[in-house]
Amino acid sequence: MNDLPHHEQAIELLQEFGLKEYEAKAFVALSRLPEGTAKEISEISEVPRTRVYDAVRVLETKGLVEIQHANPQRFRAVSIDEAAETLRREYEERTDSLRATLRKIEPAAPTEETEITHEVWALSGASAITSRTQQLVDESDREVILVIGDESAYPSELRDRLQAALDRGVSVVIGITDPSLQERVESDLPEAKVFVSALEWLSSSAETGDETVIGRLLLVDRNTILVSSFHESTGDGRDHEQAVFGRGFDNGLVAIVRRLMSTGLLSEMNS
Amino acid sequence: MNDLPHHEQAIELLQEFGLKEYEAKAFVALSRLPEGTAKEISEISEVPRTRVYDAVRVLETKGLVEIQHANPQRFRAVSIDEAAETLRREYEERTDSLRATLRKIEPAAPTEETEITHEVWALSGASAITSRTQQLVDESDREVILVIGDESAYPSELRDRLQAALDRGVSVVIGITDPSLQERVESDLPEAKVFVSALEWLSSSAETGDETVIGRLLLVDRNTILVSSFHESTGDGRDHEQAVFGRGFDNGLVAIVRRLMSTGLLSEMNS
DNA sequence: GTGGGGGTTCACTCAGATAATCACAATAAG
DNA sequence: CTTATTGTGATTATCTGAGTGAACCCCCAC
Repeated sequence: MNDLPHHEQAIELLQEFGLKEYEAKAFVALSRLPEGTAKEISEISEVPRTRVYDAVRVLETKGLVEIQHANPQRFRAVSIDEAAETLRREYEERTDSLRATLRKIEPAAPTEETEITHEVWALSGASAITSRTQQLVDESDREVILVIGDESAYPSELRDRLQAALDRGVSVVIGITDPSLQERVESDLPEAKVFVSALEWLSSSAETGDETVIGRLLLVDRNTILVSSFHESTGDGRDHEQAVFGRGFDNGLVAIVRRLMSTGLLSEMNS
Repeated sequence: MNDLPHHEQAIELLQEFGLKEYEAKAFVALSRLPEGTAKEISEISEVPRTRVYDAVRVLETKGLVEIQHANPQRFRAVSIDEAAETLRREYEERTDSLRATLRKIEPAAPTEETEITHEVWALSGASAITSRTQQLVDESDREVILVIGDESAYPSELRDRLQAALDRGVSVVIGITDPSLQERVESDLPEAKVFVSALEWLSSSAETGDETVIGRLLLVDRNTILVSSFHESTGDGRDHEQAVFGRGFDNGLVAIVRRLMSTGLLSEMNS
């Protein structure tokens, strides 16, 4: 994914956790030593010696290093697992706290009502799209049609949600482009209708020349649609998933996909 | 804990997740509306209208808002649970990634060996101290003596670690200053020796005048010691836990505490 | 077609945070 | 006592992000 030296990569990761450059560098340096003095840290980390002290002190308050008060002072990084666990806990608590706080503010002054007919929304990020997918499956009433174009679009949590839908009598139809996935899905959800192919118009993009590949396609109760795609062409090699989300039976997008799906599925099911 | 208006508090929390001020404000504003335009967001969030667009676009790439491409554009925040879940997942992945990356760099150039006799280390933060406590319990061979001075020092995970220690034949002695905790610990760990009081010299700090109160005290195999305390006096009302950690049978600190504990415990057990 | 107004994007300034360097005090060793 | 090393504090440079305004675009009215 990334071809930087490992310690450089670790520094970047640590900065994503809110550490400053010097703090991240100092921690990585300490992770490479059983223990070290300010001088040693400075030498292998490019952090000016006089700034090591501040950095390490901050790290200590965050629970990432220990300090031995001697002369010269000695510093030691906590174990990798301790560090990861400490950070994980920190952010776990923050999400809980955030969730609670957000709940308290929801009530807001409604400006005005607008009647909505063709709502089509864009959202992005695999994680957000996964959440939305699960939520839509959860609220399904009668029918779920799901096309999985990429393995990443079928996390294990989704299986349980689909099973729950089946259990309450929802019809579940699943289309898969990758045959290797078929077995897994069929054994996961024996009650669902699973089929492969007939979806070339989805995956084959060679002749059209566009680099967009469909990730998932979800149609719930013929009423609500979610389509996600990966845009390989857009520069950075990251796998950034984007999606559109539409609701309303008479929504243009929903109508198109409904038509597309039903014809595509019918021809497949008849064969 | 905090007496700010809830939305202010939410903004601060979001910034701790790496969001910029405008991004955090825009998200909170959107959380208060079913949906909104740039103008509406600007009005209730103090974000300059012309910058709402950047902010929201960033939020979209992070999976926190959806965009409706119309004129004017409409924005909508994902549900609270979706947002919290997205952020949680994000940082979960980062900790995993960090853990993996750190493992790859451990090997470093050893500068020189120093023989250590009296190592005493300082570390801080409840989370880090909890991690260390558990690790020490896990590595115990023969005996664990634990004094719990504050309820926060006895998280549920610790019970399992202590039970595991008991199961492998380690002698576990637990001292508690708060009687209300005694029952819980005794039912949690019937095989452990639990006692109260006889520890006034730990908790009562009235006459000494110092504001330090002991949080936990752990002695493992008469060899390794961890003492944590809360410093109420140090200005900010935060409950910042600090600890010292010593290892080595002939370590001065370890020796002192070993003596202190054995006399204290003996008198108690004889009574 | 032409003019006006709202919506959107872009470019720029300024301030605060943070990286980088230096000067000096404290301490230990010789 | 001298000197090298450790630790603290102050100072400067650099950069990011907040704040502001100008320009562009599109739709609609005239």
